[in-house]
Amino acid sequence: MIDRRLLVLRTLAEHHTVTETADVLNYTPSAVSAQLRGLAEQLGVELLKPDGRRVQLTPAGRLLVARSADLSRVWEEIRAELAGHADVEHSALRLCGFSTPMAAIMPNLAMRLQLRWPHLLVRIEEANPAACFEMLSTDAADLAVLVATQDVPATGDPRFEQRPLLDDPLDLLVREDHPMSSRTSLELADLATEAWITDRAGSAYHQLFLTACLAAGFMPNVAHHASEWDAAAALVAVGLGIALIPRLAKLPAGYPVRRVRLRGTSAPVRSIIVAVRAGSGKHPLIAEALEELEALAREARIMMG
Amino acid sequence: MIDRRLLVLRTLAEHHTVTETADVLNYTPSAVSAQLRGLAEQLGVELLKPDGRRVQLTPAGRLLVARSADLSRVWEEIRAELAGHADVEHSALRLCGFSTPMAAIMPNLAMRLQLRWPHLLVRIEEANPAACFEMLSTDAADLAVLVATQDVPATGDPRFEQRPLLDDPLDLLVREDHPMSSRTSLELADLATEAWITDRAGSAYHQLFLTACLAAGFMPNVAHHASEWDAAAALVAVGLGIALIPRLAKLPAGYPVRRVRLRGTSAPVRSIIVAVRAGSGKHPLIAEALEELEALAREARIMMG
DNA sequence: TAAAAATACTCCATAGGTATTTTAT
DNA sequence: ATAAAATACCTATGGAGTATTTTTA
Repeated sequence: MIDRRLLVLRTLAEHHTVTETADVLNYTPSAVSAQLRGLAEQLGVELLKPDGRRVQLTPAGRLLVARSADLSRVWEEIRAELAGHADVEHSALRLCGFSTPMAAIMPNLAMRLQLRWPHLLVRIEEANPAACFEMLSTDAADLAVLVATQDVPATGDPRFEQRPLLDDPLDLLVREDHPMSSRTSLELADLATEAWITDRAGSAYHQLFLTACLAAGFMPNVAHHASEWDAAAALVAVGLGIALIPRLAKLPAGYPVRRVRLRGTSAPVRSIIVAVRAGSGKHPLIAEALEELEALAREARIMMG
Repeated sequence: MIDRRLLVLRTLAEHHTVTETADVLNYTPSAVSAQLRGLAEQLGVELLKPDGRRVQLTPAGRLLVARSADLSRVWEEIRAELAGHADVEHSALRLCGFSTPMAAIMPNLAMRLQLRWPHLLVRIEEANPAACFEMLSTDAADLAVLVATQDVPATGDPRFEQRPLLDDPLDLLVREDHPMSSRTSLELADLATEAWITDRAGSAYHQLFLTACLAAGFMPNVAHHASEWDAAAALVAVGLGIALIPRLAKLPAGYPVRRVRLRGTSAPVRSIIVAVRAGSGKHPLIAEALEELEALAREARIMMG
């Protein structure tokens, strides 16, 4: 409803190059180039200027990017209000998510929504945090539930409404016969000399893990790398090391491992957040989904103790 | 920038029929029909329903019409801010107006704007009040100066920003040898038995004239009808009656007529207003034009005494 | 039967893609 | 030499028009 070229411009503002913008939007660079040229011409303003072999937004371009978020917000509000008159029952809701919440929360959410509106089409897609927000931006998804990482836009970003949903603490995962397995609670600092299993460097989880260890006063001895919780648990099970694992993450039964809660100031926690497009929060489907999420979060908090 | 179909819907809301909407927007009825069908389909909402051989907006349609004014306002604000970065000098400003202000104000305004920005393209178009607002709506004009009539949208209409610019009192026009010509000031009620010259019934001017006479306690005896001030003055000059004429209206020299001011509560006044699209008031060109208009109005008030 | 809206179709303008050129690293 | 952006040119989708049908006053 709002000129697609504004979305192109906003995407360029984020990705800085015409080529990458085209990639993200499934255009060719020439289409992006032409669109932006046309937009600038129509507005009678220079929107971007060459910068080496790249382009750069002019002040006018940045202004347009900033203000166009208001346009989108108003349009989302209108869409949400209109949805009150529409046949919500037979429309669709597109969810996306990342990491643990994907398995621990999304299926329950989808089930409850289907229970409430049997004919509603619920689509779920897994995508990394950056992709989730991209999908919200480009109207490819309506709601995202994910672990907060540094890829998440600032809380004040006018394009989205974000709110914390649930804190997911990391527990220690040790083999049953590990000396620490009998402890009901211990501090991270007690484990400074252990061999650790974690994700490979660069991942959000690794970042969190490392930060927590450093806060606890030690540089962890990382013995092995695994990106799936299942794989990590398997390594722990055979005694190759210990790991931190989110309380929400389910593990296959049968591994001779035990979860032990951490306490103390450096006990790491992953924040699970929910995000929607700014202005869309009043959409009846989205509002209902947000409420169900709150309910699920309450239940999860009780389950997790 | 904002989907043209929203403008189509808003126009339909005002004109009530697909055919007239098509007329106003220079479309064919089938195009309008197709656009609205596509819009409703895309939004998943019924926007209009058949009503006899007409159509009628649904509540959802009315909601969309109402809220889309916000979208337009935001976009106008953005355009205005962008214009601060643009080459104002070589852009264009489109003025429209109606009736006396057209001759008394617009030329001066255009001249001053040209003086300030020699390369600015100023276009002026005369149109009746309804057409003026139509032109603002469809972005065919940027600023309108006109006499307030019942065709002017309500002050609260979210699509426009209107403000009173100047009061233009109506003076009595009599032949030089008329008994009243020597009076420096008289009341309308003193003229209850005169033969009057006015515009034909239905015109805004006639309406104002009649209301004023009735407020003064008499039903005027209308002897002749003339729609141009010049023609009315000619009739007065030969003694066929007397007339009311706006103080701003210039008359050709040479007529043996005299203007006499009216006083008292029923002395009729035409309110001259200026209107722009909501949100566009901060556009540098438009802001400058508004300022110049205020200056012209001050000068006119001094001239008129 | 006349007038308004909707449909079926036809056509063209324009958005987007392909191939190429330009420019800077 | 390579990578990014812009340009020239071509293609195809969708928006608008014409002709026709449907519906109601």
